[in-house]
Amino acid sequence: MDIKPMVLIIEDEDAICNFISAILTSNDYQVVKAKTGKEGLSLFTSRVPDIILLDLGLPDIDGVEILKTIRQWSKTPVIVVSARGHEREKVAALDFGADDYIVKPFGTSELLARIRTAMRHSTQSAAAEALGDERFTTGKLEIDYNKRVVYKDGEKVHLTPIEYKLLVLLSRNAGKVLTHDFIIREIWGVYTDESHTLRVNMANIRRKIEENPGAPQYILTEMGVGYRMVEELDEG
Amino acid sequence: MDIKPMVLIIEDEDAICNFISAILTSNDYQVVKAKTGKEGLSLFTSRVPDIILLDLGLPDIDGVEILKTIRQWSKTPVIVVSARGHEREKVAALDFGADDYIVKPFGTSELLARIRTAMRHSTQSAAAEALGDERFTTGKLEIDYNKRVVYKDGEKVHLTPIEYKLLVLLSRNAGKVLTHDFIIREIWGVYTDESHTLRVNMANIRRKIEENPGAPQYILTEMGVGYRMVEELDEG
DNA sequence: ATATTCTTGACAACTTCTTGACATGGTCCC
DNA sequence: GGGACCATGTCAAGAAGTTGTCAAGAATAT
Repeated sequence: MDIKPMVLIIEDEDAICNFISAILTSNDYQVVKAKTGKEGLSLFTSRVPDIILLDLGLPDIDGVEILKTIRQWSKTPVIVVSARGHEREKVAALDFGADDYIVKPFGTSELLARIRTAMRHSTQSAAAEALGDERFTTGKLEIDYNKRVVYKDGEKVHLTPIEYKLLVLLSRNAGKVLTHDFIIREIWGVYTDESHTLRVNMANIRRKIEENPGAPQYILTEMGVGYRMVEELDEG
Repeated sequence: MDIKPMVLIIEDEDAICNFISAILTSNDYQVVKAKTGKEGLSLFTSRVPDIILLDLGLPDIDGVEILKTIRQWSKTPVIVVSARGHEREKVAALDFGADDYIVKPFGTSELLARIRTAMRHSTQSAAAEALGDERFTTGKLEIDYNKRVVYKDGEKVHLTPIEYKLLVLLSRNAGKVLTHDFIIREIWGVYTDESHTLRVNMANIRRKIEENPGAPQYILTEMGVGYRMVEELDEG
């Protein structure tokens, strides 16, 4: 059996700190506590923990700054602990290289699961990303991502750039509902209200690829939510 | 893996405390007793129980306050013990995140059943969340959170946006009682009196997912309190 | 300049949400 | 047990909100 992994907790509130510490020690982790950002950084360099739990609401240094400092020279996994509602800070932390986040309140098993996951990620070097399939088919519709060509019933279909981008987005996520906002962010980048444009584009795509655009079989509308491309055609 | 689960009892009356304690120890639970709210909170952080039984009629701190404090950082299941007639307090506690309630006087099997349910609920949902499990199943009902699709008996069920949101809320908290107010706040945001609308929506969901909407098996009504989704179909 | 593509506007078609009236069912008290 | 009372469930209709379509104007590329 391995040596106990060491966890550094950077957290100013005693109650939470003790709570986490109690959970971890009874689950075979070694715990080091820091009550301020300064102390945390110094303990980080002196003790070299395997993983860090970092509260974002520290009194002395902004949590994101601590993270940046750590990331300057180390890849040690950092799990950010944030209060509900502080979404912005949380996202910023992830942007700067936090590995995961956990929102207060959390449960024992949730905390342990996240720590396990983060540790696993760090030991396993980044696995190669699976290469995407180069082709997509449903019913009489076929997309060749390589050639950037779409066939309907064997015949080439002409799509404009946005139309193609949309179709690829949908097909790469076939079976899944994509929300309007998500689609718009993916296609147009920053979010501006392009919902109407999106609707028109959808209509145009459907006119080109659907047998009967009024009753689409490939791209379905999920009212109030978004669109979904079907994976397989089966129903009558 | 079965270490005895630890139960923290926060209860000032000796008789009840001993009664509960006796039941639990003879059923393979570890018991920690606190006679005041203060003591309860400190034992909570130091011992990290798996579940808490919280009496609402404590001498020093209001029970709901204790619950709030706990809920600031932890999701440890809390079962509220209330005296008959103190409906308001009970509902308030559930609003603030208590998992279940039990009304004095109660029987041995009732107590044990509630504890089992709460424990199952906490380990299941927490781990599922942390691991990004995107699925929920009970009986013939299945929810695929990723695809945003609900199946009944293998067949796709169409739900409107509000209906889906409601079902997700209930299923993510399966086993737990959700009060009307809590549900309304979660779904409609600020609280306005949507209780009637909520009832209509519930009826519509039940019509779609229940075998027999008149005698629901998935979404149960807790009279005067709220709704609860069952986790597993087994007991008679 | 011309052809293509993208965006915008007006309106029609449709789905979902809310509301009110009434039915049902459980609880408490006499 | 009967009846009043309250909480919950059901149904239907109108209001509100979403999506689809067509067509014309703006932007872009060639």
